[in-house]
Amino acid sequence: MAAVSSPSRRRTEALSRERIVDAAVALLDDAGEGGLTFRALSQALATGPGAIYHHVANKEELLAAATDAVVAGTLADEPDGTPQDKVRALALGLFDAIDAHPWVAGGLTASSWQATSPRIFEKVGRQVRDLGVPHDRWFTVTSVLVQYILGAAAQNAANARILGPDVDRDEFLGAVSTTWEELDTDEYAFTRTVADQMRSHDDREQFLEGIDLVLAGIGTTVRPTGTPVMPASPSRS
Amino acid sequence: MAAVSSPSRRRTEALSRERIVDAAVALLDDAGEGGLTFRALSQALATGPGAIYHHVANKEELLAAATDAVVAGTLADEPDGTPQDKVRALALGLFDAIDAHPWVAGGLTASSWQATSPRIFEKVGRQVRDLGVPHDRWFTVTSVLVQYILGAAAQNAANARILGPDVDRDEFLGAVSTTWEELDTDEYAFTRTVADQMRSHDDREQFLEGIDLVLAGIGTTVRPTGTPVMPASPSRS
DNA sequence: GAGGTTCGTGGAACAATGTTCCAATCGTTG
DNA sequence: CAACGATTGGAACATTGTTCCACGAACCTC
Repeated sequence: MAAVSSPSRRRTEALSRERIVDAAVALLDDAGEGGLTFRALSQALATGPGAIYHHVANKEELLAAATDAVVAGTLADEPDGTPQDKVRALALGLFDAIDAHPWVAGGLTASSWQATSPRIFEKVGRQVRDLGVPHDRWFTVTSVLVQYILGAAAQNAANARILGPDVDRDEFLGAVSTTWEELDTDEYAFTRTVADQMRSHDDREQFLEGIDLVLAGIGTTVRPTGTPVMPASPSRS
Repeated sequence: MAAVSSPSRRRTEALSRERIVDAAVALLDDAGEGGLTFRALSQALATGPGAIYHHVANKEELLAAATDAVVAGTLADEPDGTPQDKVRALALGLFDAIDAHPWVAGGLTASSWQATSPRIFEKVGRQVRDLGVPHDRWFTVTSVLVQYILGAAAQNAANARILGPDVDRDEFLGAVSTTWEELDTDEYAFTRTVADQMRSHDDREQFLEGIDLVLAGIGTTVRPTGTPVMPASPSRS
């Protein structure tokens, strides 16, 4: 069905799923997550809302497709180096992509478990395999890495969304830091002592340190020779 | 303002912010994230939508308040044991709460960075401090732990939402596993080999293994004596 | 090439949502 | 007891996702 014939066009410029998804990404990028409406999309494509529904089932599927487009683009280039380096490059690529397109975080949570997540899982999993992790722990370790990557990126995106493109980052961090310093002395004893660290922290750097922390944890389950051992964490019931 | 006098009631049962939030939680619990509408809430409270707006600014604030109510309840009881044990108990409590109320994941991402997140941050941070992590790394390490906990819980909740209350979990996992086994041999070589592990995995168990992995990573930055060292991860540029 | 058929189109219409507005009403205060 | 302010709750509004359907262009058959 819908066999694409020669370079013939229908009336305007041939409405296609790809063109719709591209327009959706553009709309999401400069109007935020709430900026994607079927009416705005219709106008951008010079058509009516009804036409779009012939190519996309509903808004959820559209958001998933837009999310997948961005993630697939990020995952396209192959990093090189040690497995650890590849994990860092992979993770940072996703982090930066979600930072640039904050709506991707919501799109990943919403659905897209169908196509997008397996893509990420595969890329990360191969590095876990090459790390020398024992086979029976591949699924768990890969899942943990993916969960941290997407979780940290999503929370960073949530902060970025509060910030908006117009608010000054340093100013915002300073305000939050000040708020923390004024919290209750007893109830928030710990938070108060790290208020200054929060003021001067760098999000990407912190994210990478988290990746290194997880990699270090994985390292404790693998002997230098590659012989696997159980995690070195303290007693568990 | 709004001084609560003696046990007098207005016309019905005295509409209060607390009563509204409680009703919102109940509504979210048995109708899902989309079940919270001001009309359904009005009906549940036997009032009109306008009345609610006198106690709550908008839907976003309402969702944040509902989220905070659930999280605060979870964080109420103090665990005991080693710092590691406390982190596990804390994390598992949050994981279970988000699993029971999947809409909390969305609520945490949306806003509530105001009150809820600092609460979690403080609780986790105290354990990081007791773990012997050097002071200048408290903020980063705590952030990473919180990011993993909330990220993993959120993704688990997303899966649970697809599942719904009526779909059989084993059946669903089996279906996904079969889908993975039928993926492209080259493009998804890794994912195919762990399809059977995904079929038989336990979400809570996997989450705890993730916590242990991060804790093990943290352990590499702290000597047994408590003397801090840098992470044991391989070279970084 | 002409006719019929199919499919994409796009605008109107529908139900439901968050939010605002305001008159009626209650509890409290002078 | 009267006046006032806070609370109430229902109607109204703008906007959303989605459905429906008449129109018309492209394709296939003869």
